[in-house]
Amino acid sequence: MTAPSTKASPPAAGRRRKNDPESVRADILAVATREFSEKGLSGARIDEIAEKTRASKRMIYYYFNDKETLYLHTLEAAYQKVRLQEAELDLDHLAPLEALSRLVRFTFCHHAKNPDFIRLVMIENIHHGRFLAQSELIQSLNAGVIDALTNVYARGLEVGCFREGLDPRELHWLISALSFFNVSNQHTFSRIFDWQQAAPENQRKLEDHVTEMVLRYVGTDATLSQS
Amino acid sequence: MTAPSTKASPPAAGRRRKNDPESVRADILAVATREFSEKGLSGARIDEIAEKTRASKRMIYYYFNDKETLYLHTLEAAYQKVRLQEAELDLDHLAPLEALSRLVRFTFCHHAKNPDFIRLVMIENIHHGRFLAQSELIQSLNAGVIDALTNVYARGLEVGCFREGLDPRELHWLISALSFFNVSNQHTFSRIFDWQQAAPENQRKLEDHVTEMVLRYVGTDATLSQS
DNA sequence: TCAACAATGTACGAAATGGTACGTTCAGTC
DNA sequence: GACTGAACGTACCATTTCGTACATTGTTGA
Repeated sequence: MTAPSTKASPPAAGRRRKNDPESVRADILAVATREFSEKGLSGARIDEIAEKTRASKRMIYYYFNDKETLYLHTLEAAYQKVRLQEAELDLDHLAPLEALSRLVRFTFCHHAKNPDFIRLVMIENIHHGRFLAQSELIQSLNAGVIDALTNVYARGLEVGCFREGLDPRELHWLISALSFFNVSNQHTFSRIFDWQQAAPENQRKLEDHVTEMVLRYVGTDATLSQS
Repeated sequence: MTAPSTKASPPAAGRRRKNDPESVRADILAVATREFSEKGLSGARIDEIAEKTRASKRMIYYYFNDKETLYLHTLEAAYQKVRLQEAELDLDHLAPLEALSRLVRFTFCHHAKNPDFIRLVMIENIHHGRFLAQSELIQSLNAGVIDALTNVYARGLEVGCFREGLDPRELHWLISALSFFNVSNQHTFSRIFDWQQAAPENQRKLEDHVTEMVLRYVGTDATLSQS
């Protein structure tokens, strides 16, 4: 996230310069991410973002044209970051059951560690996905997950440890639902049922349960002995 | 929701009157529910609520003191409505498996039919459950669900169709997660994966899958033949 | 070196927005 | 029928908030 603050032409490491557009832009985006994810599109204030930035309000309108465009860039950056991390885990060298288990645990933990991203997605849903619809970038980013799952599922079918008739997209839906809800509804759920859901021990339990749930769902009757 | 517009002392059905405080209040609350659930606490505008009401802005501040209080009442009313509907289904006369299945399907359908409620809960989570924390009313409303589940689970254990070692609260968590996500993330999920999730046939499929998932999770190895 | 353009600071404007002051009408009571 | 408090309408105020005009400084290429 912290840009190297170099420009294309003369990178020259030690040189001092005052204008540093890329780092200013990155800084604005970082602050905007925090503010939007915390308070939503209508709740976040441009002036407040400006204050928390090294730059001034003028710069926000210079690099991003208006509030909504800034929000859109924030959303795109968040999705990009996620996909980058997701690309790192390669499941092909693992046995199907392990691969699936690992994918579930990864998703669960990843969401738990990135509440900002979750909140941005919540907020985007409140806006009926109107901004996401404008972004070709995000649309193009997300094919990978389904591909990976399709792959693992097909291999599991061959080996015979998964049951037939499941749709990888629906599988992804299930994994997402459980991992997402864990973050998105933590506050209301904790308060209503007086349960410290965020506590590490409970998070570990939930991770186990979620993993088991998915494995039980895809597993054939014989498969019930993994974690 | 539509109050009978009568007052305590002389209900006298056909009588004409101009002042009708209870109905005005209810009207404001109904409009506020739509506006807040659509645009969030910061996104909703008091002036717009006032316009869409039979009453005037003055009345909003007369009955509810300020914007946040109005929002809180909106939230409370929404939870109350849910709990009322939930109280109607009695599971005690059903066999454990059927009872659980019915509870899952009920929750799934209920959430799907009440997106306003879901959105309010999303919004409340964006605000870290800060308003819910203020409301003793909501806190007190929600014991029932867990009780019902505890009951069903205990009966299932006796009969031997459920496995041991599960926590009713976590069970509720799972059911909620799947049913909630189905509504809350419909927009982003549909757009990203180009999948008409809201289409009736897909909703029916998801309902089946969610039900099966929960049953598979609680079921002992022998139990795999219900829908 | 100097023109030309990119990057940035300061101050301000117009509309939106939450909230209120003040006056009026309705409905029950003595 | 006058009185009182609840219910309601209109107009208004102060502040916030998005966005911009205008001036200034840095940077690069000829």
